[in-house]
Amino acid sequence: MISDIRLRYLYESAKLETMRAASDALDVATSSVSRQIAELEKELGIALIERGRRRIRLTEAGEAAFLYYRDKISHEEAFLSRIDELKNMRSGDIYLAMGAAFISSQFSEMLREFMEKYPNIHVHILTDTTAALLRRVREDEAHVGVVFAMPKDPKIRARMTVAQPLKVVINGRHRLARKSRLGLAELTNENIGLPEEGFRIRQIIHQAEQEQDVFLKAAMTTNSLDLLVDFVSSGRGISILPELVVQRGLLSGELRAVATDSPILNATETYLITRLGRQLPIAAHRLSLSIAAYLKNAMQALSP
Amino acid sequence: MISDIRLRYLYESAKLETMRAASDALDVATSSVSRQIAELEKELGIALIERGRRRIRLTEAGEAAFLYYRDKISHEEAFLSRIDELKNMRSGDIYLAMGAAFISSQFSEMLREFMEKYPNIHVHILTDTTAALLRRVREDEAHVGVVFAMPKDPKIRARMTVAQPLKVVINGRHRLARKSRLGLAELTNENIGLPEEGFRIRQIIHQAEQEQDVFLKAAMTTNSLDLLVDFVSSGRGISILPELVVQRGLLSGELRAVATDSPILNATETYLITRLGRQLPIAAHRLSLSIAAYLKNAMQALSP
DNA sequence: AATTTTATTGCTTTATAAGCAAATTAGTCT
DNA sequence: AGACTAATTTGCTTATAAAGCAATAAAATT
Repeated sequence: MISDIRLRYLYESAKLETMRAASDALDVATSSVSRQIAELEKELGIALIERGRRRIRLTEAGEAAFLYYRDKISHEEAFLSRIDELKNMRSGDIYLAMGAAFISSQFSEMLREFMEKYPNIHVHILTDTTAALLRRVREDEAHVGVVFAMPKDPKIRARMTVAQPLKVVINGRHRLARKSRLGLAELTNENIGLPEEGFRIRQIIHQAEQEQDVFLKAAMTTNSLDLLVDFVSSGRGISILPELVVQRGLLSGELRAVATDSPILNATETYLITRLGRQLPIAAHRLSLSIAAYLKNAMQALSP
Repeated sequence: MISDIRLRYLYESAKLETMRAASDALDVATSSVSRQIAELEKELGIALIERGRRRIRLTEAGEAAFLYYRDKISHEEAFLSRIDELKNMRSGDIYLAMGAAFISSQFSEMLREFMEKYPNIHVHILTDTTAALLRRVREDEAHVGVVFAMPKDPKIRARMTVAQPLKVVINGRHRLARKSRLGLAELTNENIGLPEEGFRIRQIIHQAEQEQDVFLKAAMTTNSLDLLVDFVSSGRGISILPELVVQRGLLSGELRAVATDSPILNATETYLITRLGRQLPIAAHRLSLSIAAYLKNAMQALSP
């Protein structure tokens, strides 16, 4: 490996024409300059400067070394500016894994603000099943995850937790809309739309059914939460969802979310997660703060 | 300036996935690897690896450093191979400044052999007046010079000197050809062809004329030595030249070179010169040896 | 030829990296 | 969940490389 210092001394000496000037510019003793150049020549096994002259004159090999070092500097500069970019978040990538339940226009708005603030950060958003999201976070495929009702996982750390009860979601004009609390049993004859099996929401509803020994017959199942929202909005029936999913309808008054008497449904939470022990890049850290603030505000707005 | 070692340790660690393996490969203590990487992070002000893991995982910045170092290595390799080329004379340039008198087919032959041996060395040959040749050597525009009858110059070193008397050159069938020595005065009525004023040869002839108070009237002057040789060969007249110029004709017996009684003409020499104190590149040095050998052999062949 | 400027060399001091051992931490295996 | 294993980190010492200083040598300038 070729010594950086030695090349640099040669370079400066050649540029300034004397070792003396180079040693001034480099703020070291001239003897060091002389010695390092001599050392470099010994290492390379070839003369770099023409000896026995006052002014430095490079040999062909010296010329080659000079050009090599000049390129080296510019590469180093490029690298350092890349580092600087990363340090100041002027570039980089954030991988965010989140449950489909959290995709909403409000969330988009928060994201838009973030991306406006850091225009060169690329935010990658992946939605998937809860299990798959957890795997992604565990394996560092995603920096941060936002998941609903996370099962225990020793390798995952919850950076933030927000209560996110599953509630009965109803059109504002629906006959059940005036209730402030509903028993699961009251829903058995309703027209219910639910997420497919495989959705974490559905699994939890199953647990609640078992808990209370109630069986809810779904009139419709889908893997599209949007479709469910539409199902409820249009007055065709009801659903059981986290409030965030119907955030917009709730805020406009079009929809209502009524809590149930099921402890299981009421205990569910949303988690902002990272892999245990993972140190986030600054950009990802900042984004996680924005998400945390967003989740907190959104829930407060919905349940005053 | 970024430390080479630190980058290297990071690079190896990332490549081999653990610092342990890297320290084995690098043959240093693991603690050194750990510390140098930590140091690099401190210098750059950004994390390069994700801490608190067994296997090395690079951050984005670490990735950037990794790629940077990889490029750096390949640049270094390219540079070293260039140096190696120069060291082994597989490339390079030699600037050779020589008097027109020395251009001959024998000289070409010597040069051809040299260039065959070192096919990637580019030999640049410049001919010029003696004064200009000296300037070129003095100013390092040429590595080596071959000049005739060099005037004193404190900055020029003669690496080799060969006696090169100016002789009267005659066609073998010429009436003067049988003489073994000629007085200058005997030439005054001959048909003489001489190099132009400005040629060193001509200057020396002038000195000899003054010395003996003889005036030689040239029937023809030219700046082409070839033309002079032709002039003599064709039997149109005689000339006064260094033997080397008519080397071929002398060896074939077509021409004869007869010494004069002028001490000045007899004392002239050919010099193989370099700038005083100049250390030649290996290639140029080798060529100078070849030239020296050539000059020596050529003169011996001519004056047994 | 004398003077000034520059480069080189010998020796000492300082700074940087390496080494070793102990402590800590993360991953793995019952 | 706890014990074990394999890795990293940290404190301290030793070795190595570079810097500094002073004296000497060499080259350009006057």
